[in-house]
Amino acid sequence: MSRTKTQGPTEKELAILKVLWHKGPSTVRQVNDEINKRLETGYTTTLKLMQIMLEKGLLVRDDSVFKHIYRPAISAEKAEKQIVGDVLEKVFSGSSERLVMRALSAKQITAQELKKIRQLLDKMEE
Amino acid sequence: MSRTKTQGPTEKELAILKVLWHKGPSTVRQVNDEINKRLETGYTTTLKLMQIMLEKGLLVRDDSVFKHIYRPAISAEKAEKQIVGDVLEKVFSGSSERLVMRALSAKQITAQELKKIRQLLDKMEE
DNA sequence: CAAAATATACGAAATTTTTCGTTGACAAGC
DNA sequence: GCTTGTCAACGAAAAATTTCGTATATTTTG
Repeated sequence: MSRTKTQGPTEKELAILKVLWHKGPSTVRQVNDEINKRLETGYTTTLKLMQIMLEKGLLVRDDSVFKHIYRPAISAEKAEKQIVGDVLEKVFSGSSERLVMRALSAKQITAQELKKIRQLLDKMEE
Repeated sequence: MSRTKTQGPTEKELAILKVLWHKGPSTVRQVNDEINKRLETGYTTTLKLMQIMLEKGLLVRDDSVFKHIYRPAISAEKAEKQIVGDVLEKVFSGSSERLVMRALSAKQITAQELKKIRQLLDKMEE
């Protein structure tokens, strides 16, 4: 077993985007430090990834300062939707119902989360 | 943009598993024909993948006959749960609610699907 | 202003995943 | 039984992703 591809960002790219979405505009050092809380990654590795992401248009940066500041070029909403949409197609052949079913069984869900999901469904109804 | 990794089967591996789950035990030829309905893939490519999957324990086979018969070694339920669980962690930091939200917005959902999801939630309640 | 620390750029290597060419084995039809 | 076609095995190449070493530039410190 190993990987399931999507058309979205790669795993490492996603990790970088998540830091930027959560922490806001950051330097490579800040992103790398954050990532290293969970997984050891060399500074130049993160730097290279972010340079590649810049080329791909996943990030934008301010390089008018010595320590370049990077920002995401796509929203969390768009990226997440794309990733989920891809899994929906590739794994569940488009069946949202089956995807939701697996999502609910993949992890013990709290009563509060269940309530929020119901509220979401109510909104969808309109 | 390109990929989001999981610990589950790779994209091609998943495509093969889906054929076997859906069509039942099959030869490489049958799997390859099925896959080629959607994406051109050489016979030897599919063969190699299936041999690798055999080594990984994703498939089992009957090679007592000339045309080897392959079967999935893991259930759709287990694999799907693993893939979704991985996305849940890597993309949504464990928030089922946010995953479901994106799943519902990724594709126009039918009233019928919505109803079925509600029934699922009712079952979860217990 | 020199030394040390921290940055970026770049290319190459290491990994992982996917693809395919070739070879030899088996089988079916003639 | 020979020819022709299909098959599995295998290794290597291609493609995609991730990692890192080194060189060079800028800033900070003393």
